Amino acid sequence: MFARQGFYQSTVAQIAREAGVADGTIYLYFKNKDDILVNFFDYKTKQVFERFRAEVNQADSGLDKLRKLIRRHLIEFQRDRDMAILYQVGTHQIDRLAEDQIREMSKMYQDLISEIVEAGQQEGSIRKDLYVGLVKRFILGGVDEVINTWLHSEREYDLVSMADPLVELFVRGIGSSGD
Amino acid sequence: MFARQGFYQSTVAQIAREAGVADGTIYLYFKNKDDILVNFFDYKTKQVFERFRAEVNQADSGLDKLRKLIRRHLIEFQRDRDMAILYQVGTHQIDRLAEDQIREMSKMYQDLISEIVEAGQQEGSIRKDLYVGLVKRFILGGVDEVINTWLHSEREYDLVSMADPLVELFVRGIGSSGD
Amino acid sequence: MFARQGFYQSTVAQIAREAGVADGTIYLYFKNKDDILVNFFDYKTKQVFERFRAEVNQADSGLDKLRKLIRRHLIEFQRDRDMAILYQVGTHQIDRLAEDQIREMSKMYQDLISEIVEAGQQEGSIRKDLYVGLVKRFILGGVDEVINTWLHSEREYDLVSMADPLVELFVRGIGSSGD
Amino acid sequence: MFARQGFYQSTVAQIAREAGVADGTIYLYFKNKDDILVNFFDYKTKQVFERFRAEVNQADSGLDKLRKLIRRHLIEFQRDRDMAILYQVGTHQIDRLAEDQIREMSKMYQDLISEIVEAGQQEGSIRKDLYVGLVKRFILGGVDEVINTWLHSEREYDLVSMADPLVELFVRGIGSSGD
DNA sequence: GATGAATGAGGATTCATTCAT
DNA sequence: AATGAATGAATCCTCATTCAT
Repeated sequence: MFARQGFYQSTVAQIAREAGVADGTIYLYFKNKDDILVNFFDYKTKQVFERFRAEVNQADSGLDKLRKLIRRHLIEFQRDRDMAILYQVGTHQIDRLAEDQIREMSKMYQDLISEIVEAGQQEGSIRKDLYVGLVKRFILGGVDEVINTWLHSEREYDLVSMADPLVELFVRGIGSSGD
Repeated sequence: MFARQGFYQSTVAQIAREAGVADGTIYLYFKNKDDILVNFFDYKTKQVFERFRAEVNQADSGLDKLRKLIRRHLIEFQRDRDMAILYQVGTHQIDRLAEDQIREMSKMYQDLISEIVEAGQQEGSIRKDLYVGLVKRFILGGVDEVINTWLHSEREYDLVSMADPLVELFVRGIGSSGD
Repeated sequence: MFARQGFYQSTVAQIAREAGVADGTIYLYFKNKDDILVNFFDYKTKQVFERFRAEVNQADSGLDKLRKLIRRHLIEFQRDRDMAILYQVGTHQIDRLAEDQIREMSKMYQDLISEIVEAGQQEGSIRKDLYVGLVKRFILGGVDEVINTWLHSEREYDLVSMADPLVELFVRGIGSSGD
Repeated sequence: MFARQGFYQSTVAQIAREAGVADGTIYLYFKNKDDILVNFFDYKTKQVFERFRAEVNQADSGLDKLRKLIRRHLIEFQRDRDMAILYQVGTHQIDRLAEDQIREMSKMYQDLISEIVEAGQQEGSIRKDLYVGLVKRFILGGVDEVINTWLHSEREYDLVSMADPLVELFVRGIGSSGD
């Protein structure tokens, strides 16, 4: 409901109705309305991010890790469109209702990319002259924007098919070799 | 005020007070509260996007266009932090209050990148085997994420200094040449 | 309404209806529901207590002051039964909503009695071996109880007619002279 | 809990927790929330009032009865401060939740004083020209106010020590003998 | 054009009470 | 007898919007 209508457009009464319980029942499980969203990030989203980590751990090479991470990212977000929306909205707001949760998730994702870059650098597949802090934003930004476009698109299309071309862009850039 | 407190946390009364007029006066100039935000995008942000276009038009080569666009993007958003926030929030929401305006801005930005890619391809500095639709998201995403990180950072730092390293990443990617 | 139904039994909606305004209008004049009661004590009751002072100032002798004070007390509380109720309830509660106001009123009343006792002692009509702090409670208690009984009585009767007999009791006590 | 927080500020859930039982269990022993308070007056307070009667019965002379009653009153209320609060609040309210119980207690107390006055008058220690109905309020009021002041005092002090001076005031009044 | 007092619909939250277990 | 999860009516308060002045 938060995904469909936005947090402030969703009333507790609606949420209760959708959940098939009385208004007051909500407050047996959540401290207040904000807490519903906080809990979402705490459980649902965090759980997905743990799958990201598992995926990265399984892969061998740095580039393979990157490919698998992004692929998994798109798979999970495509599978749960509502989660994708809440993540998009939540991470790009100022008055973040789930500030702490989002901060933690962000840290986890960035750590993954740090590991990937390091692994790639050791095996020689990733350039050594990189400012890793910027690489994190470079990659997360690209993935986020691909998801954002998909979310706002009127046509239905396969998000996951964007994974390989996107990784290819991350790795090779847009410049022609002779640059 | 929308930038600082969020749209739903800002009351019309507050806006009126800040503007030094009476509550009712707001409604002489805006249809309703939403309309205030719509107008912001219509004028302030659109105007900035026109500067982007001017910048691109002045540059010669494709890569120079790209460098100048991104540099200008970061300059303007650093200069007007509130606008940066409203843009970030506005573009990553589902129930977009300024749907049409944002769509138009987005189109304008994407057209710029299309031109840049085309120019670069003609002059041989940009690869020809690119899916331009994805390149747009690739670039906009990177820039957006750099800005988003800056907005949420607790430290003050120079956003514009990110421009050149970022462009370098867009062009060369993270892969080592021998890949 | 607070007097008739009690504070917690009165809803803001009822108050607004009785006042002939919309619910929200209440909040243009009062910070919240509590504030309505606080304001009552601040203005209405305080004003009455100023009349008490005026009455005492006008009287000559100590006993005359006492008689006039008590008479005025009963007159005013009989005239405004609702005020009488709010005063009774307010002064005998623990979680006083108008704590500060009540404390101030109480102080004012006690000061009046201090003055009366002092005057009476100087002119020889009031005993000198008195613990004035206790005399205050002795007198205020008697008056309060007379009012309280009147408020809870089912019969209508003239409260003011209690003034002289009550003063007589305060002055002479119940003991027989030969005690 | 009612004494500490007030009736409307105390929730049934709190009461149940304090009592170490489940919420629903309360309703096996009390009809509803009001009934809890009613029962308090029915048992606890009524029992105290019976001690008052015992005390009066034991005393010989009228003045001794009066002294013993008031002394006992202050002793019991000092011993059980919470009861003192509930009595104060309960007797000075309009929407009395325990109307019947309070009325009965009040009657019992007034009967005691009637007896005392009668006894005193027969033995010659109490004036014969008294309106007994008023004497009841005169005495109850004084005692109540002494207790009320004690309840609201920030300093801790011995309430019982007020008994003798207060009785002395009731008997002799504040007037100087030569009046 | 400007004002700002008044409106009243709407929404989050509380809590006495019930009842299946 | 005891439980405590569920209920949903009730209530305070906010705030976008209107309109008489």
